[in-house]
Amino acid sequence: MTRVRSNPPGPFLMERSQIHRVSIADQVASILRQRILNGELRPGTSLQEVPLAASLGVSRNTMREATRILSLENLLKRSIHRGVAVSQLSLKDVQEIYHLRRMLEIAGILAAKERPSEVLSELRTALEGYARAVRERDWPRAVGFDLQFHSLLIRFHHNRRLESFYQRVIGELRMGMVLVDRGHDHPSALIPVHRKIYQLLAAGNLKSCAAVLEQHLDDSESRLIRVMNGQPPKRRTKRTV
Amino acid sequence: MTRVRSNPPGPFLMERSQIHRVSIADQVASILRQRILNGELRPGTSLQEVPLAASLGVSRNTMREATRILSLENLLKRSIHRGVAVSQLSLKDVQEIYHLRRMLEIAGILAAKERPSEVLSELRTALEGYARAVRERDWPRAVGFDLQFHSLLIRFHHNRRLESFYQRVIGELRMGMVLVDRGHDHPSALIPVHRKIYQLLAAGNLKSCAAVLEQHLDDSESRLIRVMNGQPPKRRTKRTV
DNA sequence: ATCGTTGAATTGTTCAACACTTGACATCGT
DNA sequence: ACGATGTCAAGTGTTGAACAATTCAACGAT
Repeated sequence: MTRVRSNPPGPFLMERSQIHRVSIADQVASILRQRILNGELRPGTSLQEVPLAASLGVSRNTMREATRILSLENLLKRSIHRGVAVSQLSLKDVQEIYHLRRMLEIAGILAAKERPSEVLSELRTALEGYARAVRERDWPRAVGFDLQFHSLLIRFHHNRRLESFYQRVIGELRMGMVLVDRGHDHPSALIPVHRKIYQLLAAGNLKSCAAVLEQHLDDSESRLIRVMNGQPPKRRTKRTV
Repeated sequence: MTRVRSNPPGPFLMERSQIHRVSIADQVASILRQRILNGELRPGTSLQEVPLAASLGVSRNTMREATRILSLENLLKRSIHRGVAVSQLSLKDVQEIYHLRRMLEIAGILAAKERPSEVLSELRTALEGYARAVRERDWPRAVGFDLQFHSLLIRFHHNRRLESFYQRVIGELRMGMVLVDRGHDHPSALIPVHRKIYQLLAAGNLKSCAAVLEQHLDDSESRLIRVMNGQPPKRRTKRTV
């Protein structure tokens, strides 16, 4: 739907200029990233270059570039002469990541002296997306929206480097969260908490908002760690793998 | 500064093992990184794959992997079908980086409830290294020690991801700092400030230390920005490029 | 059972080729 | 002169095949 006006030297060069203009290696990296973040490729899975490259119809060299990209994002782990495998989050990793979440998200809230309507709108979108995904039992998508909501809080720092770093870190966490048992515990319990955070934020009640957020992060961390330790919070003791 | 994973065992592996245990692409990336951070490759310089690969005795594919690594570190900028060039820091970049420095270094100080002697020792090493480099008029090395001192403050967060992120960010800044006019202004003026920061830190006087550090960062930023704006702080008006 | 040895499989690296894009130069029409 | 268009060399993006180096497991000798 290119809306072309009667404008002379215009904006319609942009379209392809940024979309079709990514190298195949980047595209392959995006595809693999998506598969990891959606839980289709589980941590520990080892990837072999030749079959993987063939399955995507690219050359081995291109596939190597793609895996190089993802290994620099910590989504893949490369052991020399032993191949690449999907990274596995350790308990220490999770604690480290939650340390960062507390530090950066809370500081983000407290720095939100002004709250652009655009960000608030994206927060609402993530809120609704999460609710819908939970309703539809789409766990990977729900996790995506959950973490998307939190990632948006980093926007208030107005720092692109920090945003991109945080995006990568949240990606690591997402990789670990999508594969906890989908019925781990009430995913819908998050909805009112997130809504509360949004309301306090939108109202400019930053201190209270930060307090609620901190509690929420603590809960989230201990819940995840409990699951990773092998004991599902409350429900069944289903064994995967 | 390539961090090597577990390095407990061998002493005499250095020669081959340390070097050979890393892919050639990584080695090439390290070499180029070093050249950029030392100012041998100035921002804006465009790099051509074939001659560069030939000059280092590696294949074009390997060189591409190396430039891919560095472009993900923001040291090189890749424009599709136009080649790679050494990145150029804008004023906005500098402000963004100093925003991060204030946020992370100060928080690091304030988190230093315990101060392992190992870190203190490394801080002293950086301190002395800086003084020696200034004495020897080795500006790139001085910048390296200066920023090394500050990077060490991030250790107190005890967060590997944060450390590695900060290392990259500081790398970007270093790239920009090494090529300011070497006689920009009294590089030796930093010595007492750094020493003061070290002393307050070692004494556990964290609040005062953070205050001095904040002032130091403010000074450092405004000095760098003044230079980048074309007006050297005091001395000659030498024009580069 | 322990320790080398062998060998297949896989990754690391190189090389040469081709497709595609870019930027500069030449050409053309006006 | 001047701008639009065409041409072309240079450089990057990508491929496929080859070889070197390394791992890992099976095997066999002691």
